[in-house]
Amino acid sequence: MKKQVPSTVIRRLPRYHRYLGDLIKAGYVRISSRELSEKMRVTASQIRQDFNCFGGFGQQGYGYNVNALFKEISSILAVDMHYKAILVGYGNLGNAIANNVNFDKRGIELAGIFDINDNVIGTKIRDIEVMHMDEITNFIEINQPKIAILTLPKSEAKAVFDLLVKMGIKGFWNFSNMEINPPEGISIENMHLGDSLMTLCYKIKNDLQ
Amino acid sequence: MKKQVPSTVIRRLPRYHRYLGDLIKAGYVRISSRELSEKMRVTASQIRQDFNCFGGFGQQGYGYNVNALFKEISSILAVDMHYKAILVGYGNLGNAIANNVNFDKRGIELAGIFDINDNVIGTKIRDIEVMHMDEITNFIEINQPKIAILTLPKSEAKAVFDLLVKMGIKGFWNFSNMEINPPEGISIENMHLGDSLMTLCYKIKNDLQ
DNA sequence: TAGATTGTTAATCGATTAACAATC
DNA sequence: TAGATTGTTAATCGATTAACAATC
Repeated sequence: MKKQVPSTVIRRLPRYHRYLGDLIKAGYVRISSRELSEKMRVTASQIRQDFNCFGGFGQQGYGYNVNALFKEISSILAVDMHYKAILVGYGNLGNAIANNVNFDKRGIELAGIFDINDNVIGTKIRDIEVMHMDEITNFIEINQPKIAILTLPKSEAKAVFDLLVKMGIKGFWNFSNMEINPPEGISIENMHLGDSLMTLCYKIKNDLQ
Repeated sequence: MKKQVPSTVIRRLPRYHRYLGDLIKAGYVRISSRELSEKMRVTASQIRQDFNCFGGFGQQGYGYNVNALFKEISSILAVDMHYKAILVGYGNLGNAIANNVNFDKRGIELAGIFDINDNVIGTKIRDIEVMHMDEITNFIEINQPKIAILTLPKSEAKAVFDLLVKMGIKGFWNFSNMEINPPEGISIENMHLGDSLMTLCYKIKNDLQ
């Protein structure tokens, strides 16, 4: 059993993934840790340490093959797991997420959208019909999504969360302001937009970064 | 000149702010680091260390006065600076941000919204009229906003960013996928939604948190 | 072979936790 | 005064950087 990878490393992987994707588009075949470090403004040492958490992806005297490295990182980030996701709460935030996020690129299929508002039920977004919450348990049983995107008000979020955990959803991308203490076996990523905005204000005030 | 506060501490402040706001609503007058630590699931030691970066807010034998502490943290987070913000790019992401984020609570005034699409120009959102990008320099000169929220496509983001820096904007809340290497004196908070989603997928795959 | 660059160990740095004296 | 809890120092833990031997 190999040692657990620090979460600091994990949080950097998506950024590597983006940069490597861009390098492929730009026609790069190989890249050294030094060259990548200059582009990304991190140390070459950190890059090598990070990649070595997962085993050696490079070759002495050569560097890293961009394509191979991109595939390795994609695989670590579960792109090839092809998880299905559902989105719950089709307000303007849900709408923005459904429209803006490139799910494909991350190997994710947005499989269903749910709301309780009759005005939006039946509308189509990227070929996905918005369904009524009444249909959600049936939908989950049939389609077995792993991910739920929570873009509903805090007041309704907890009840929906509990239901979805019971139905077997494993990961939650939480845009509601609900604070969750994740149960065993459940993964959560909280997007507290306001927290980020406040951090920005602190930086401005203190003339940082 | 006091020692710079670690950014790990800063990133925790908005969460303290949220919890303290809730405690006030719940009628709490005082709270000890131990009690707060149980609610927030962090160590009491960390809480005391964090607060002491800014000077002693508590009292031995008593704990912390919730109201006073909330005000101190608000002030550290520049809530009383009353920064003005503009939002650039009124697509569905811009729309969602303008509608969902509680700017007031953070002492921020969303003062103007800009786009280039004639279909949305002139519409009103929370009493703010969407203006054409042609008016942005004039608007900035008159209103002197400090913050710009970038919710426009990557392809257009760089040019707008450069213009706004020139016009005196100090902080950018960046939802575009543009990578920015911040110039001297400019603060940036990047919201790479996709990065968070990929991190979630990693956690699910590895059964974490 | 010579040059380049990784993989990996060791050194440094920073952040978290523990402990306890100070003090309300 | 006794009890509680902070502020703060010291110990531990973890993450980053530096250095260099291994090797392509």
